[in-house]
Amino acid sequence: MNSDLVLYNTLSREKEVFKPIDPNVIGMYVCGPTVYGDAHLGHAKSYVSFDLIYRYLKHKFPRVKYVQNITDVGHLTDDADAGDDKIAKQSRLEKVDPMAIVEKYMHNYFRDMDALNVERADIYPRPSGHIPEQIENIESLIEKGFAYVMNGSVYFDVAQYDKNHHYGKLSGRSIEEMLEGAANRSLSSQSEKKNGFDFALWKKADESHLMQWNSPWGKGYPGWHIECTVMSQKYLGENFDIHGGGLENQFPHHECEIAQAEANTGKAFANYWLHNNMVTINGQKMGKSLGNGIFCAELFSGDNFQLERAYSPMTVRFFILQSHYRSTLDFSNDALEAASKGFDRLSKGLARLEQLKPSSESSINVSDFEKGLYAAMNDDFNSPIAISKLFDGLKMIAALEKGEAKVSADDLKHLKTVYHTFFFDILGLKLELDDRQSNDITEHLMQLILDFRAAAKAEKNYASADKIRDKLKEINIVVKDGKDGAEWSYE
RNA sequence: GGUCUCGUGGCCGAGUGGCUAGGCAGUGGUCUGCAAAACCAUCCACAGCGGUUCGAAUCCGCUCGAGACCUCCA
Repeated sequence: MNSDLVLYNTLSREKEVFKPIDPNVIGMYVCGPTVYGDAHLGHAKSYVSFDLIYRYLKHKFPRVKYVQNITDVGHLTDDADAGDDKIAKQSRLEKVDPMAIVEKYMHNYFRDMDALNVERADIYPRPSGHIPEQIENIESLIEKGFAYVMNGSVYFDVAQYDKNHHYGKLSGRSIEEMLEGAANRSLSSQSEKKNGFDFALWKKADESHLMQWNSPWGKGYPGWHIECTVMSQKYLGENFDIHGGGLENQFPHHECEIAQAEANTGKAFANYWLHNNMVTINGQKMGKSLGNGIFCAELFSGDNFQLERAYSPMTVRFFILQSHYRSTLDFSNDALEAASKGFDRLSKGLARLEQLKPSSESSINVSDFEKGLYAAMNDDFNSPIAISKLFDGLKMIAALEKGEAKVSADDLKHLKTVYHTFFFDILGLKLELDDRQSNDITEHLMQLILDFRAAAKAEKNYASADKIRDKLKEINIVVKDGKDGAEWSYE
């Protein structure tokens, strides 16, 4: 339990022992969504993954300060130097203010993440609320010679930075390689920049641009990397523990964040970089152009042509956690169906655990069981292994039920604590209560029906007994005969 | 074209030099009037070809295939 947490650091491309700057408060920043559309499966995987990481860090350390941005400005739709702000584009489509788009999709984002039982971060900073900080930061970069002004825009001078730093250290690139690679591709509309790989810190806005602010360089809006550098450092300090995000943001976004921060402060930015992998659907990349995207809300309702049925939020969460955060995850009906059944069995196992009776002694080793779970989580948050251990534990529970194994009162309490800690607290799963609330009347009616059926069975009138069961099944009520009489539940 | 990652049984998905991953499905049982649930047992594997090694799915090389990034993207 006290063994070290090891995590895979993209910076070193190796697993490293996690050494916090201050063990009393861990600082973590994760790139959040740009809120111009509903949350999809990719968001679900990403934020469930970082929720797992957040929960486990909270479990191991006294406090974790978790910051996640909600991007409400600045990311363009196509070319790096032309095109339109995604949010502005959506606002024209929906014919409402850009900030109305932000409000709407931000609320939807939280709605879907809440359903997935993703815990809220401490702070959700938005770039539109940090314009002065971003301007200040850009001014500082200009002063230090790492940025230049061109026609009302400001660009980061990558070549200048690369003289004393390594631009590309996160994504394993070098400027030379990028130039070579770029030579084989057509480069367009980069006349304003000194070099093709320079990136914008501030963009001049023409009058038609919906979101713009005053700056020392005229009206404009911030570049698409500066927000994360500025907001992470504002809330976590110039040097902090963990920066997370999606793999596809490794380059250029995270690389640029590092360059901006380290040029300005002269010290290391984030110590550990964590990247989660992508989602595929039936083995295919999920993408707008392929038309195979699935929104979280569609998953929960089943309202998408690729879905055979609806899958509950916890089924989705469990499914995501059954693979490692650094692996790609393939969504398919078969895979979701398997996850649904597995989650159901594990959930029922938890209920069975509650019914166990202690003995005077134990023949099982709860500590070893617990150690296996911690070992899995300490190894770069390996939730699939942890879940497999929980399934292994089901065998132990079964043996205890059958009296083939014994457990002392203390050990039983311990075992329950371990299950609860991992199932609820760390994996962030919860039991899904049926929303068709039962009340006293249904309970009494059902008991009445089951009593009649029991009487029929006692008279070996199986035709009647089966008819009752079949008819109930038609209205989605399942009757199961057990040793101590029949039980019923909604299907 | 460049940089990087990956290829595991019917499906999903861990592991990573020698020891059963796990889930779902299948098969055979136990239980049950039957069914369901639960439990027990069990089949099916490491893309291909070379190399290193006492021993490789695991390391190295090549081939084939998939994906990410190089342009906004979780």
